[in-house]
Amino acid sequence: MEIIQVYKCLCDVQRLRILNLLQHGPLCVCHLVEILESDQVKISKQLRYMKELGMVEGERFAQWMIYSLTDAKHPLLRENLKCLQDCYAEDTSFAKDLRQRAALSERIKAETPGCAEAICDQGCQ
Amino acid sequence: MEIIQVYKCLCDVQRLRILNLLQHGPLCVCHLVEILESDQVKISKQLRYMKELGMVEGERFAQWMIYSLTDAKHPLLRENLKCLQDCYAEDTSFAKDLRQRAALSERIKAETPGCAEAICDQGCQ
DNA sequence: TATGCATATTCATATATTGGCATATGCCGT
DNA sequence: ACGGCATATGCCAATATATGAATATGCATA
Repeated sequence: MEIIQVYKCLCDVQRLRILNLLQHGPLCVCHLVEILESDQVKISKQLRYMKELGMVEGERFAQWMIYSLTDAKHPLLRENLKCLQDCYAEDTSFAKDLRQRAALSERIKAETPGCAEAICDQGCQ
Repeated sequence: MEIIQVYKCLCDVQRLRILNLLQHGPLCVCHLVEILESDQVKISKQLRYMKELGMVEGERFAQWMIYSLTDAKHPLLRENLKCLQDCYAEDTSFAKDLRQRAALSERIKAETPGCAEAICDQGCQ
């Protein structure tokens, strides 16, 4: 994963939000769609782009694709997410997204346990 | 200066090198052309792009345009340049550029004192 | 095998960014 | 006003990225 690819991934708000979410554990596309209040095709395309940049990878569990960071420990990525979290939280709606994520994962556990399990197989906290 | 603009500026090696150089003080276009081993039009266009993003600003001194960082203390920018310097110095040829910069500024003082003075008026160290 | 759900892909179009080449502008010294 | 130097701009083609609508794929379950 090269420097430039990292920055290319960082220079879009939606991608920033995805990175922030994935830093706290893997997610399936439908979670992302709901949290980002976007639509499936857009998110799918962002994920493809991010995958081409080498930033995320996806694994299929049943009908769900679970995405996670390729290298959550990449110094440049970590530093930036940390910095954004510390200094620009509102601009990026990082905190709001994480709150939504928590609420959502409760709901998912009840409504689609399969999806919840798949994510946990991939290392959810 | 917004987050996204900062990252847009960071996602090109040539722009990274320019930011690194400007962080150590203002420079004129001809310096940049020489250090980056590029040509005048390319550098001029990069500078315009960076100016539109709000990252640099230029001031004219006689026939020279002296460029400097708009906000050298911007946390996101500082953090990133620091991180790149610490962890990815070779990838970006930051150190080499700075060495070249030093050598160059000696030569400029001798050959085109006007340009050297202009830069110093703008706050060179 | 037919159906439904989650996700990906294709196509067409719009916009952004990059690069090369030629030319224009601004300022200086004569 | 003229020539030279430093810098910027305009134009055009190439490539990259983004967006919307329609459609295709993969998997599960009945």
